[in-house]
Amino acid sequence: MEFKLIMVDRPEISTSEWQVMNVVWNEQPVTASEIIKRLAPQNNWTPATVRTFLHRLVKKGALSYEQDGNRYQYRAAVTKATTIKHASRSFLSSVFGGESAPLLTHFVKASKLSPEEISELRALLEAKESK
Amino acid sequence: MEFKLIMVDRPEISTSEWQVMNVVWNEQPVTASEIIKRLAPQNNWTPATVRTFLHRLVKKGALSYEQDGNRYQYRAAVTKATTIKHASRSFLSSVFGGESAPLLTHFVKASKLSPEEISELRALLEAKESK
DNA sequence: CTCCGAGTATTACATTTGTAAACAATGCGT
DNA sequence: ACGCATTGTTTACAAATGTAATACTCGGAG
Repeated sequence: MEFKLIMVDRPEISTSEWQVMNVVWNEQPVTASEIIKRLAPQNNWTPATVRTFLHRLVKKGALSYEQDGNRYQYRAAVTKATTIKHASRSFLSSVFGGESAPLLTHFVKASKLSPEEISELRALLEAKESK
Repeated sequence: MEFKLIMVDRPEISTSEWQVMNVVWNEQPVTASEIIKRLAPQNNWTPATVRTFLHRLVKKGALSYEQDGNRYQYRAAVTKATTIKHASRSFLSSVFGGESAPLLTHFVKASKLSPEEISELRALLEAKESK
């Protein structure tokens, strides 16, 4: 018998699901109705729709939960950092052909940034340069 | 009779389709077989698969073509700039909750940049700051 | 003028996503 | 103890996406 260690890259998280994940990362542990309260109105989602997303996220291994009475307390099962890393990599690769500099240029040009944010970014770049 | 001017936002371009678009933007006007030559090998796509993408992109209004003998010469029907703008906006919004600064921070940290690229970005930020 | 091959168009089918209703389980108030 | 309101589970269905085979068409070689 032979075993292999393979890297199964988790299924992608869709844009709707990202909204759910963002709420969970901010407020975990959190119940379904809490999430519904946060997201349903601005998206015109029925509660059932949000619950579908929760279900799918659990199936994808992005969320976990623990029972608490008759309800669930949801928690993220993946960190925001690694999830962002994956999504960013794939966005960078498909939209900008993997070239970071054009991406950064684009977003610098397209974003309005506070003076503080600007100097923070400049500092970051400076650090990178001298390293 | 009443008419309305509405803004139909073009259907999203999928990640596979982005690859096709990138080739077209670089080499337009370009034939299907040229695109196939560029993309099929590294993606393990059959020619038929690439042609499906071409078809869908035409239907989505992202590509146009003109007949040339028995083949088509494809051209982009949307500019790279506006397409990137849309994709970037939606990525920013779903993954980073619309906050540009964290996005920029993330990509600055995650990217390796040449010294030239770094100083160019710093210059861009500087300009933004003083404006 | 006919046939072939390259090219395009149509059809296929599984999976994912958006969107939600229907169904089932269960804890709480009376 | 019981029924209902709340929460979770299952099922539904259309559109988009990944992936490709098949069918059709037409221009150029013979």
